[in-house]
Amino acid sequence: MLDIGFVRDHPDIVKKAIADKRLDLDLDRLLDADRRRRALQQEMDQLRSRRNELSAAIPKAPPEQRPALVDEARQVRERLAAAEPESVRAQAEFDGLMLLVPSVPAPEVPVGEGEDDNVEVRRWGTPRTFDFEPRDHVDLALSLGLVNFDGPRRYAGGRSYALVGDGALLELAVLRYAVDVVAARGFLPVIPPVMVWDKALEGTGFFPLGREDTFAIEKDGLFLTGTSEVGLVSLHRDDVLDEARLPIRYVGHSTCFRREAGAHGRDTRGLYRVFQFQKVEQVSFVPADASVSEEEHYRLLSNAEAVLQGLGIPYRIALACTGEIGLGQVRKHEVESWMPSRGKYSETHSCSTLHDFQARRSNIRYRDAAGRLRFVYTLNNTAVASPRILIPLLENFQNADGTVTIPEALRPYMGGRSRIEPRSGPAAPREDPPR
RNA sequence: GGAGAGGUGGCCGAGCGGUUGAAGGCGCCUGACUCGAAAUCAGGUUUACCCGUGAGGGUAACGGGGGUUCGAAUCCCUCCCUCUCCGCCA
Repeated sequence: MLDIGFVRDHPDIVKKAIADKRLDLDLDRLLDADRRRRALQQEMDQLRSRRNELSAAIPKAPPEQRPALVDEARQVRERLAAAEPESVRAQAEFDGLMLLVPSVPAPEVPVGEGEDDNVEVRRWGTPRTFDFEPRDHVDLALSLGLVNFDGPRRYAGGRSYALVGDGALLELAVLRYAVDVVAARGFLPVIPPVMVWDKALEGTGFFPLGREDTFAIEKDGLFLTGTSEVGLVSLHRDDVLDEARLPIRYVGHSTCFRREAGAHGRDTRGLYRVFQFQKVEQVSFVPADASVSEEEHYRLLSNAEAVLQGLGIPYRIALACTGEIGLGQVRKHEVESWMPSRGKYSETHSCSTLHDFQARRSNIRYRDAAGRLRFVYTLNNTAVASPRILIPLLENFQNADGTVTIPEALRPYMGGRSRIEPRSGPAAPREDPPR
């Protein structure tokens, strides 16, 4: 959310942001609702003022004068009641439209339509050339008994899956590894709620636009979060933080639920796009300063890079263009890991600067040195998300004999083992046939 | 899930239909006293929105929402949360 004062003073800047971000919002409608709501507020404030005067006068007035005063007060109440519906309507329209006003992209963000307009910033590592025919992650995972699709799809529908054996262990390993890397850099581990009220999703900017993408538990008025960012940011909802405590840095872990409403039929094969996954996420709260925030952005980005470099996965970083960044984002970098089966780098991380967009919606403030209350700036970035990360992990480290080498960084979390081999231990109750 | 108690300002805690943004205490800030400090005394100490260049003014807020009333922190309804006991349970 933006400051309405800023929107009033700079409608041109906001309109450009709306156009650049390819959003559908009529700013003049908002400004009109703002004018109407203020006019009505003034009118009602005056009526209330009169009502308060009368209520104070009534007990003091001599009994014979009271009926006249009570009568006027009754009239004031009626006028108030008559003005209220329109005031409520104007306020609701204003509030609803305010939730759709985007953050203004940082100056360096390229203006563009889609993925192709993102600007590559740098690459790390070299995609491996295979001297054998490499298999894709689905193939590898099935032949090594790391995943089971057939069972879950019979009781949980398409896009569901079960990680099995070393597949399950590998996911736990990579998640814990990422937590350890980021925690060692000063981030406090947090496992937040994943079932939240709509105000948490609205407060973090996912609602109202992302409603269709969210699983709901209607009976209880709860929603399943698509990222622990929601729970981590909301941790400080309505807080007034000590400036001395900033920056606050969390590394969260949660299962994430996404309906992928806009992506039906896309990437349906394998573990790339699934409804349920686990993610380790970084979230920072910093003072309201664009350059401090920018610095923090690159800190979060470098943490993600440290995770990938530790794993030895080649990646590239792209600065997302205006058409690809979300409503609240001021700046976004995508980290894309090399996936041999796709023959390209694909998104595994997303690093976002939001300035006070979330803090305004979630009412998260701090008192600055001058004693002024200010909204904090928030940022977030993935540390690692699985099973998507298993794709580059399995595909890049596969061997000609069908085994997979475990990156050294993960070995401590895998009982010291260096390879994943076909399962010789207990059989799964139901096996997908190796392809 | 059942029974009961409760949610008031940074904190504790009064108020239970009118002059209460809210007694009292604690904390914090400023001033006086002091060589300085403590103690003591005096004053101050919420936030949001609206009008105003400003000084200033208005409105709202006692968990959330709704209702009764000329007037609600106080009465009624509803939801949420906390605590105690019982039940269930990883």
